[in-house]
Amino acid sequence: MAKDTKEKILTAALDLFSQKGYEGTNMRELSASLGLVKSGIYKHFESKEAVWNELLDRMIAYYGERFGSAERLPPVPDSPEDFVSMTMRMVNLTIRDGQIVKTRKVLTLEQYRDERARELATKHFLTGLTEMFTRIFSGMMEKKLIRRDDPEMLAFAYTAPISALIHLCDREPEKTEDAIGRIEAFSRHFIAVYGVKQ
Amino acid sequence: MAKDTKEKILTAALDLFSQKGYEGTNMRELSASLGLVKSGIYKHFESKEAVWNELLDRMIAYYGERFGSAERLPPVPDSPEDFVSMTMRMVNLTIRDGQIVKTRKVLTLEQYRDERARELATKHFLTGLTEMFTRIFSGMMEKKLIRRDDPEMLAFAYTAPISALIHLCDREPEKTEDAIGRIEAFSRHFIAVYGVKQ
DNA sequence: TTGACAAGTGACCTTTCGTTCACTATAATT
DNA sequence: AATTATAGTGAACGAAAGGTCACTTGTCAA
Repeated sequence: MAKDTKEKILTAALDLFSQKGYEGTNMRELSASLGLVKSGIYKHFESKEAVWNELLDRMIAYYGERFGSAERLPPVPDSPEDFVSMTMRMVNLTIRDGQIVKTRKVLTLEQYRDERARELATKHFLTGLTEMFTRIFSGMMEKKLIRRDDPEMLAFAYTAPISALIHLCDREPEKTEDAIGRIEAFSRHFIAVYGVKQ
Repeated sequence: MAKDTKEKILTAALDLFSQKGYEGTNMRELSASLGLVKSGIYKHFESKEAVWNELLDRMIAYYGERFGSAERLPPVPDSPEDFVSMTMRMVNLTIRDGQIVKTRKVLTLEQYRDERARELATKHFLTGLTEMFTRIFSGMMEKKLIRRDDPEMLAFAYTAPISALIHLCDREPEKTEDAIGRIEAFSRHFIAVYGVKQ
């Protein structure tokens, strides 16, 4: 029961912090959301800040495991249609996966207050996606699916608009379906512009 | 002195809220930053929330005046070089103007808590820029500076990456010079890709 | 000069915050 | 069976929060 409760606290903390921010969340609701009494948390964590720090540790570790390693790269697509559908699979995952959504939100809220959150935010929102697609575009250039160009520039030009619409979904979930449609339209536009006419 | 103090409170509130968020700011530091004692604020505002609401009113009104009207549109550029330099003027303004930076930051921090902040955030971060550049690209298509295409798609593809780098500057100001260089490089890339070869 | 009113002060109020502590219940170890 | 460590309880704490109020100060119209 011990380890279990600690995990539950972290899960509940991610949930609350991502909605109301670190400062806006108090230990009473955090414990209450687990059916615990507030002092119970202090059997597992030294302080509120310790909860936050361990949560951040987990987020950083999770990001490293999931997106940080080159082996985790999706395969280079073989066709424009393949490229679009790979994009949409990734987008759907990142928009529908509650934990990832909450992670983005909490990083958004705490990025100016906590330096580690700031760093992870930049990875999540900008550099991580760009690096990933730099490799993908390099591969696609070798396969002559897209014209030769600076793959990093293309990756940035491709991922930033998608990232903007993902943020829109985080902020206004009722616009999710519309945003997904716009991402697909953008993806097709992009491959039409940069794709090599066979 | 009366109106003056009220304005000063709002200025200080924007400053603090944009750094530490609404919940993270307290009335004591807000008043102290003005050389006032905390109860003094209550001569000008009913409550902390009233300060927040009036600040948001101002931000919404300011946005409407400054970016909301069609007359405020920058002129359609006459050349690729003109297009890049117009972009850079706008970018420099929005990155260096303290009030605009603070506005973006506070909207970032409060977007999940306050519905009006959420709406204004979407305008600031996404739709406002897109609408503006949709008109600019329409004009540039008529002038045959860029190829005929969906101007809204182009506007989105152009502004979202720039917006992403502006956010990066808000989050990590030490990267500002680098980000500005990348924006200019992206702008040149974009006009090279979509521009009509004369 | 005086009266009136807005602006600013400082003590104080209530509530809520994070945290502590003596305690009980439980389950594993000796 | 006795012991011991662990998880959870509930009352209490001091600090800090937002807010109130009687009061003083300063300005300006009458």
